[in-house]
Amino acid sequence: MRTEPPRTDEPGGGRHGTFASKLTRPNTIPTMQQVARVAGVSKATVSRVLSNSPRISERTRTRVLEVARSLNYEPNYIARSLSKQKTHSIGVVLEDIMNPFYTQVAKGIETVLKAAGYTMVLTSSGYVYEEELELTRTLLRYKVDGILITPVQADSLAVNILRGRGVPFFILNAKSQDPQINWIDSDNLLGGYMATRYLLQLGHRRFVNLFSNRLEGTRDRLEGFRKAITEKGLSLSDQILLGDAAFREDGCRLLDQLIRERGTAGLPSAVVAVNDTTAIGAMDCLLAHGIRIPEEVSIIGYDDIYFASLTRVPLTTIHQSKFRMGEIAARGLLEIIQRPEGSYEGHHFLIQPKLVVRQSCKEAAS
Amino acid sequence: MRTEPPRTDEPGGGRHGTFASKLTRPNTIPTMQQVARVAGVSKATVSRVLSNSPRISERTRTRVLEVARSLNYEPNYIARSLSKQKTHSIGVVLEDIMNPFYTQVAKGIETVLKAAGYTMVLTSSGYVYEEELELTRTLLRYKVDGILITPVQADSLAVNILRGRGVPFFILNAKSQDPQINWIDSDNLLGGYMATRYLLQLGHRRFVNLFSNRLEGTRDRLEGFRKAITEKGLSLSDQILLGDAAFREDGCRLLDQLIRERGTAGLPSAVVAVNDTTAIGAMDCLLAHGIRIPEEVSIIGYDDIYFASLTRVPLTTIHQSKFRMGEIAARGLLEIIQRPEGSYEGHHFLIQPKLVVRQSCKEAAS
DNA sequence: CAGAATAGCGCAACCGGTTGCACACGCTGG
DNA sequence: CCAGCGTGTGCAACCGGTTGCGCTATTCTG
Repeated sequence: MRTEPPRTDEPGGGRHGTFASKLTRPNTIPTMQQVARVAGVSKATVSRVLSNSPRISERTRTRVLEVARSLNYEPNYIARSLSKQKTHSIGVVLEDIMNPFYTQVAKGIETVLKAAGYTMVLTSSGYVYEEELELTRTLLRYKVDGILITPVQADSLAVNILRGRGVPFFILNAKSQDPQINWIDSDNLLGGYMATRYLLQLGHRRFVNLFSNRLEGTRDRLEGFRKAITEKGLSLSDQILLGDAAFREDGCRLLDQLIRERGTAGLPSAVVAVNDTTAIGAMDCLLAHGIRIPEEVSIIGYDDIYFASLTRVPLTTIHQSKFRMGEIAARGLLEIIQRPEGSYEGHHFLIQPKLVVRQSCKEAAS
Repeated sequence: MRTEPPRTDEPGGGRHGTFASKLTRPNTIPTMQQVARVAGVSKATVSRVLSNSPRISERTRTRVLEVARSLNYEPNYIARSLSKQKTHSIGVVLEDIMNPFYTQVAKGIETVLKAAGYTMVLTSSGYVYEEELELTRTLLRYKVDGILITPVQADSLAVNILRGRGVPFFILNAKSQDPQINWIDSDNLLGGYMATRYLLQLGHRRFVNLFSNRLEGTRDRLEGFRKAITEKGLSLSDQILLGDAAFREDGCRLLDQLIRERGTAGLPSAVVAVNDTTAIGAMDCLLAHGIRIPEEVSIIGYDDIYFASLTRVPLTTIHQSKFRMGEIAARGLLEIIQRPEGSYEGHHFLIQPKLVVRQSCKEAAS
């Protein structure tokens, strides 16, 4: 079983000579036991010295530290975690690590966690429900102290598991009905409404909506779209809803298909996209078909990702504070973890979206 | 100390009644010991059943599995890791999680690791040397089974630590002198050369080179630039080298400053950028100053990130296979880990870059 | 039907830390 | 001179798994 020679825990040698010479395997990092042996104290004392506990004489403290340094001692976080029943790590389950929106969120999270001395374990589900479930399960098996998750569906199974386990967690980019659950979300209903209203004000009456029903929050954006449309007295059945869209490829594919069916002449004058990456894909497709943006077709995105201002035609979109979203959630989670047995009131944040006008939308040709 | 009631490891109750009713704390996930008690076997047997070891009768196997399921048993990976002396996790240290180049690499890594049942612990150093060091140290304390790293500097301290510890690791996006060390890199010298030669062929003679000496690999790109320039018989001192560039903001700032100093008229006719994000920043700046691309100034990037084709002026750039790079490195690392005491030959991969012509470069006005 | 081989399971040590408690020692005060 | 106290350290249990080895009961061999 154990490949290493059995470690005799005898008090061992005298007090003189090189520290390192007293180790069985010099080039490996030593255990506390070995440090203790060399320093002539017990394992417990070494532990106390290294965790700065009081009641240690200055003499032994300096001696132990000296030995630990000279032997290149490094704490074993696995052992520490098992013993202390906490790992000082936070699991993060994002939907898509390739989407700049999420990496911005991740950056916000990372900033907070790093400052607090926590390690972030970042995973991404690729918008796949089963994957999300699997990932949270794995993170729990690794005993992370808390989880930040952007669920593919609200009140998803993953969230249920988390609630059942009593593990501290915080939902990003989605809401929950349960008031005990912490979440931070952008006001997607409002955002979807704002985007559509803006285009309505520009005189557009018929739209393509690239939506997704797989993605949480996305439904609300579509709802906002519906609200704006009906409020204006327009018929929903005149609008073209295309799904399921999440990636750049989707935007491209769906619009391509539409054009193939209806020809370029039959296109509505405006496209509302579920997020910037699909908007960018759609834009790419339109331009490839020789359709001018925004002269012939207007297009609006959602998220305001890093690259939205740099696209072929700078993208008009709905801005979300991604970095702040990550920050707030991470801070909230840490607060829950560190508060001993605090009140079980959930934190709820609804971030206001903001319209960012660039160059992809224009008045409808009358 | 322990807040929980001491667990008496007595054989405990009979064999009848609900399984769950036999637990002290029903809503928490049970330990093996508790499963064992309920199933009427020893901890060891449960362990063996769950790890599919042979020499277990079908009767006990099914019984244990049944109990484990009904109690919602979940393995504790921390305990398992401590005992087995491996965590089944791989640490990844990237330079910048916001850069699409690295997220693509990460995606490649993730794909391989997920398939192999390993968990990825993703961290990013933000191109900061000390941070990189700190992160690898932390990962080692968490006892990851191996590390994938894109070092800010080749043969950096982080790499030295890894070598010293004997932890399996693989360097991405950089080379190493030491033949024992595994690395995969793009042929940056060639890439830099290709980019410059392309512009030379288009008739350009004076360049701005947005370089970085902080970033590894980047030096080689600059070297390739130098090689192409001198090979053509041009003077290096006529070229404008601007550093230190890594982010989009850098490209913007550096060019802005140059224009302020020299005016738009004094600009060279072509810009060679260390990577796409700085190229995009530079492009943004030029366009903001009313300079037309590529009519007045040509610009070439490096990496061919996801968004390079979608920029205001689609970016001509040098393509690297990012996803494959991650895949190959991850596979290589796993091979090293799983090979018992294999040969200590290092793996070395040099990926060929590829010129991708889009629309940001044009013949020099003569 | 005796003796050997084998299948099936438990005991207990071990991984590398943390921590409650006991104990030894030196010092003070009555 | 001895009770009483505080300080500094060690002992050993514990966290939750894994696994070498040994023991018993069963099956096989001759």
